[in-house]
Amino acid sequence: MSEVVFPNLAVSTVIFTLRPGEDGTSELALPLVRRIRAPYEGQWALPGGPLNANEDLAQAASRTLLATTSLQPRYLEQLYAFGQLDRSPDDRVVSIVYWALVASDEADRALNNENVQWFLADDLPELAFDHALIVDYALSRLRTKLEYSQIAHGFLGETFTLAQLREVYEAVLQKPLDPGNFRRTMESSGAVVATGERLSGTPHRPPQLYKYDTSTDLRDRGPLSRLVAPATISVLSGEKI
Amino acid sequence: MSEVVFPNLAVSTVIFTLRPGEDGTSELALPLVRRIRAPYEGQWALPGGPLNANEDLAQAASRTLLATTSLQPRYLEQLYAFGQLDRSPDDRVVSIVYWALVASDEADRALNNENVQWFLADDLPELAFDHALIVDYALSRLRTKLEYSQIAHGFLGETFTLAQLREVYEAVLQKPLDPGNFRRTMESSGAVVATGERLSGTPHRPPQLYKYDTSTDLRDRGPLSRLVAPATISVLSGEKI
DNA sequence: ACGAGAAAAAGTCATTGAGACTCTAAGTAG
DNA sequence: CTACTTAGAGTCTCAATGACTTTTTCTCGT
Repeated sequence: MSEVVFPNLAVSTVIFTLRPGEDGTSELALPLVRRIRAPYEGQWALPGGPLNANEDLAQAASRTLLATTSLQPRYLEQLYAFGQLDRSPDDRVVSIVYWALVASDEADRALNNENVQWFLADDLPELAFDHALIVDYALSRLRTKLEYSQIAHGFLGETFTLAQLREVYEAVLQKPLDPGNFRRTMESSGAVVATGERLSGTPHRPPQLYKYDTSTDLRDRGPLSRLVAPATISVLSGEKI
Repeated sequence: MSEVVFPNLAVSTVIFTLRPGEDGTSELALPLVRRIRAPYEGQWALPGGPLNANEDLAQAASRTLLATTSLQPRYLEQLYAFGQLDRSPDDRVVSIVYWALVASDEADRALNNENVQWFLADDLPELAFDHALIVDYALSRLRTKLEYSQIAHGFLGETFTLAQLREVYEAVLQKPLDPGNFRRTMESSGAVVATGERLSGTPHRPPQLYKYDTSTDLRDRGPLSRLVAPATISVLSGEKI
């Protein structure tokens, strides 16, 4: 079954991670790949590729992501299907776009070669096709979803301090958060659990290490998951699915 | 360009409207079409069809909707792209699914013939393919979105009373809402505007007629709209995009 | 014509959660 | 041992919500 089952159908992914910024804090960043063929040859674009017959949509997103950037996301969720007539100058292409989170310490594993590079979210180059539009939309989804769900640890490792978690929120939402209020909200939401251990090697009081409550699983299982349990957790403000 | 550009790609729509229920109040209902060919011949399914080369995704949803049910939705939004390998017993099919709202007084225009019929949301027949899953997901999206946006008037006509609007919310959310609190929330949100006129022919005090604030436009323009203005309005609880 | 009924519309009160802020404790570096 | 830094707990205010009560305004039946 190697024939083309889905011509003109592509699967792309918007990847987010955190990179050390100029002022010491973390900043939201995206890996992009340089196009090696027309149209838009040489310009930066989202990683992606065609859908194979033997894989579902999320698998296609993961596969093309790994193939082009050697990244393995900690979170993957479908964003939107783009099908405007004029998206591509030549063919008519429908793109089913996913967005993904990559742990910041995993980010370095991506070969930063000539054709794969990181860009800060507020300093992106000119993108091929309608990818700038797609990135903007993914960004708004990320910001919105960060406030009412617990995807933030998709940027972090297994364990983390509340300061690290807060840094994720601050980088994504681009505004400072009160440490005290942040602690109160996170702890009362039950999303995070203290491990009992502490981070060592700090020049001050060692902070508590936290991990996410394993009963509420990360990973987007698509529409199916929502049927079981909404798993709604109020974080930072309000509550919404 | 009449050749098949998108084989194995379908666009379907979950339609919602309100129908008079048994207890006098309105109930959420969905029109379904009976399949006339294998697989699942004779079973009820969502209206839909293939994507043509000269139309974008939303147009395809509208077109297939009109063709099969003669309904014209007041609201249309993309739901999700379904691409599981085993969705269809024979072919591999990817479905880009939309969901739509139809005004209740327009609902009767749909020919309730042998092959198009309305079903109450909590009394659906067995559906073809994975359409039951899709409907469940659309339902949860509708309920969620109703609380933080102003899509409710997609069920109503140009003008309406607050009681009618509340009935929409009660039917969708399936819980009674306090009339006083509902009024306060709706009016302070700025989503609705009093027309100055009153509904006539009521056996009691004639209620004020409202319309939606035209400055906040209905209609889902996809990701593009969100870039301009979030148009977030707090309705019923919290605020979120 | 008048009173009953019903719903619109306005008002009251308690609770909750977010945001801004202060204060104490615990560790490290010099 | 002292100064400094951050973790972490506590306090106060305000706005929004939910539950409830009261008043107003209309129609219909007697």
